[in-house]
Parts: sequence; C-alpha cells; structure tokens
Amino acid sequence: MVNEQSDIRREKLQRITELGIDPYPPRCADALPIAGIREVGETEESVTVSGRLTARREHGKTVFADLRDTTGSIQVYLGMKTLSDTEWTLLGLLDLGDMVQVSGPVFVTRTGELTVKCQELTLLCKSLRQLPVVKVDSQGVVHDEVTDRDYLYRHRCVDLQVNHDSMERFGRRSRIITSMRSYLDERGFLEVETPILQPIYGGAAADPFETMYGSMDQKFYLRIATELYLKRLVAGGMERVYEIGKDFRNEGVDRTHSPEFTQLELYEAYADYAVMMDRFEEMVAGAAEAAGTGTDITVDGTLLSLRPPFQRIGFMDSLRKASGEDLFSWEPAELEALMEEKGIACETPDRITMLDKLFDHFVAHRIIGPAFVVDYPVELSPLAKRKQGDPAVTERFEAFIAGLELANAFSEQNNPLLQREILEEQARFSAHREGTLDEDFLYALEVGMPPTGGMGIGVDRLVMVLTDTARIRDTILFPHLRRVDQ
RNA sequence: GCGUCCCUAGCUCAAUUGGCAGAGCAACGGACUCUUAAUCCGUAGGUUCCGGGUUCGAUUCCCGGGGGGCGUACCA
Repeated sequence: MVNEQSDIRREKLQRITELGIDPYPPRCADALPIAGIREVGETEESVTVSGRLTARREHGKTVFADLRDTTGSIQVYLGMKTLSDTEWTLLGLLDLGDMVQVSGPVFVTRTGELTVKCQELTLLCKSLRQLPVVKVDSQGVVHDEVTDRDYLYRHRCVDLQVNHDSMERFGRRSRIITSMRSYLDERGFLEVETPILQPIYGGAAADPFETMYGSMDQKFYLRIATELYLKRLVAGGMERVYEIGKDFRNEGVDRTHSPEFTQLELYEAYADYAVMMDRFEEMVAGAAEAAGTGTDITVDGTLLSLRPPFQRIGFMDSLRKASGEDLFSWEPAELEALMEEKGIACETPDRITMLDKLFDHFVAHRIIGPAFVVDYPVELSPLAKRKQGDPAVTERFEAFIAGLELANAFSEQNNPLLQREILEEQARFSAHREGTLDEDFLYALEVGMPPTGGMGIGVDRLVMVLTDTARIRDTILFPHLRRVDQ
C-alpha cells in the first residue's frame, strides 16, 4: 500500500543518494555516549556523537536538533556557515527518526542548554517511517502520548522509542534477570537447558500447547514446567542446577497471566524448602537493588519493604482467620454453598479444590507481603514432601508480594514409591492429565535423588512488582496478539 | 470462553437529532542566525477497521465479521 508520508521519505532517500551520500553506510566512527558528553560538559575539543533525530527547530540559517541514544538526549546546533554545502543540503533532507553522527565542540547556549556545535554531519540511517512525535513541555507535561496498546504491542520498536517508561522497564528487567543469574552462579549453581518440546508434559497442572514432530511422527507438547527434567539432573549428580526459560500454558490471558512466560527454576541437593526461603529472600532483595529501586518499593500506590525476613503465613490458619470459620472441618456440601454465596465458580467441587479457591478468594490476592504461605495440604502438592509430624500438609511455600504469586517451592518428594502412588492417583482424577506417567522421571527417582529443595520463580511477575507495572504484557517484549491479515 | 467498551489523517483527538468528515502535532512550500511543545504565513493529507442492511442521506442506527482495551472464568 502506498502512503504519502513514506513516499516523501523515499524521495528524500533518492535525493540523498544523488548527493553521493550512502544513506545506509556500513559503519561509522566511534562516538561517545550522550551521557558521557553531558559528564564532560563544555569543551573546545571536538566530540563525536551518534543518535536518532527526535526534534528539529529551524531558524533560517540555523537549526537546533535533538539527538538521542540509549544513554540520553542532547541538543545539536547546526549552522549553514559551519557545514559544507553538501551537509547543509543533507540537513534539509533529514527527517525525525533518521540516525546521524555529528562532531564538534560542546558549548552552552544562551538559555543554558548543553549543545554540540556540529562541524561534521554524517547520515547513519535514513528512516522511511514517520513515528509518532511525543513532546514534553517545560512543565513536564507529555503531549500526544501514544496510548494505543495494540499499535505499541505490534510495533515494540516504536514503543521503545516513544515511551521512555517502556525502555526503562525492559532495561530493568534485564538487570533483574542478570542479578538472579549472578546470585546462583556465585553459589555454584549450573545453568542448564532442558527440552522445550516434550513427549510427556508435567511438573504443573495446566493445559499444554500441542505440536507434531514430523520425522518422529509423534505428538509433542511445549513444556509447562522444567521441574521433572531438572530433578533428573539432580538425580544424576548435578547438585545445584537452574534454568531460566519460557514455559507455555494453553490457558487464558489476564493481567497476571501470559500463556508464554519466563520462569526460573532452581534445585539444590541437600537443601529443603527452608533454604529456598532464604534463597528467595536474598534473590528478591538483590533483584530490587539491580532494578534500582532498593528494598523499599511502591506497588500500585502501596508501600512495602522487601527486606528479609519475609512473613510466614499458614495456609490453613490464614484461611481460618480470614473467613472466620474453620472451613477444614466443613462438609463438601457446606463448602459448595459458601462458594455459591461468594460467587466463586468451581468446575470440580471436591473438598480440597474448593478450599484452594476459598484460599485464593479470602487470602492470596490480599497478601501485600512479602510473605511465604506455608503448610499446603498434601492434595494440592503432589511433588512435595510431607511435613514431619503432620502428614496432612507438605513442606511447601508459595511466595506472595502485592497480591501476586511469585514463587512456589518445596522440599522435593524423592521417595520413588510414594511419588508413583501420588502421580498415579493424580492421573486418575485430574482433567489436565491424559493418564500418562513420566516413567523416566520415576526411573530417576528410583536411581535416587538426595533430599532436595526446589523453587520456581515467575520472572515476569517479579519484574511487575519491581517496576510497579500493572500488566504482565508490559514486562514481555513481544506479547502474543492475534494475527491480523493484511 | 462470557460480559462490556472502543476502532476517524503518520500520532493524539473532535464531529449537534442521521445532514458538506475537522483541529493540534508531524509532513510539504515559504520567512526567520541561541531555539527547546520554537514562532509566523501558506499547502496537502481520509477505504471513518471490513462486509451487508435501513434511509433521500450513515463516522453516527441495525446485523455479521476482524482487531484491541477493561472486567470475569479457566491456570494444584
């Protein structure tokens, strides 16, 4: 489709080429980051800076332009007298969005703006698309901010350029992940990669994406968790392992759920869920520092502290307190009546599922935290060990911050006979399973896995908390959108 | 999946009861040698998401489709 705006830019491109200028040169001279130039300040010496043209203010034989790179923005002064004829002509053919390199001394204008006086102008890349022009006035008010989420998600390259917050958020995401990786690396954890395509899926309860493996003529699934493979590695003698990667759950999308999301799973031999609590506390505090927020953060207007130790909340206790009833002694029919009264839907109204839903309703989403919910009923925790002295509950916790479930951890079940029994039982009742046991996982447990603590951390959600972001999609660079046929 | 709201120029948004589709920014032409949402004069820019229907006439009302936002459900 022909569009007048891009026609104009293509024409300019043509004229630039006719000037003997390569609009897409293969390389350019070394340049200082803009932040570096701001540090140096005024100087007679010539500096070189590269960036994208974001604004232009013309005054006849003089032009002021703004140049931006990842480190910041700076004003450039371009005068007809200080440029060659070709450069001056080139300047007239530049558009907002073009990338250029300028060289010259740095001075301060009458109005106090640090400015590079351009004595050499080089085009680095001609932009053929007109991007939205977002302006910020002297009061700091943003004008014409782009708010069309569809447009921004479909063209993240535009979002990153016009929305400073977005660029900032993804920078923080990267630093958060780096800090967690460093934390684990420094403690002797081995980063590994396990299959994304799996013949049998497991490690969580969720609908999988299915695919066909052509040359094997077999159905495969995109993993819903890395758990069962990582435990195989612990059984094999990799005593400390972790994986940061995508899991895929063929489920609905909402503010806190993305079908493709990033999870960090780690397993530590000779440790238990109490050790995992320490790990979580330390990693979150470290990630907060890396994100530049420190441990006192604000999420959706609420102040909270990420300084360890985090609060412990009993699953059953908290439900008892929050509901004012001892729901654990209730009959299923009574629970069902309460569910109906509260308007909580439940497809499989067995006692334990209902208790879990009631917990979500009364407790989970209201936990500001940070807090560890402990003592989960065994029925909800098929891969966790039972608590000594209280076989009704498991050595498991879920970590909550600002109402979000951020982590799930337990002392891993390593009794192969018990694990088989539980998984077989599970397979009989769970709608999510197709009755396929992961025999190779059980084989690994039979070979023998030492006492082990394991944990999964929802990375996208951690980023949400540490960047005060309301939607998980805003922490994912390329969230899924329906395909639109053009 | 269900409910609800939205889709108009490159971007942000108008358009009375159903009556000539408009503005700001960006773009284009011109003026201007320290501006910074630069300013001033002028110009162009539209499949009103798509397809039907009602009507003399549809951006507006109705039906169907597409995409998105929000809420809700599913997600040990």
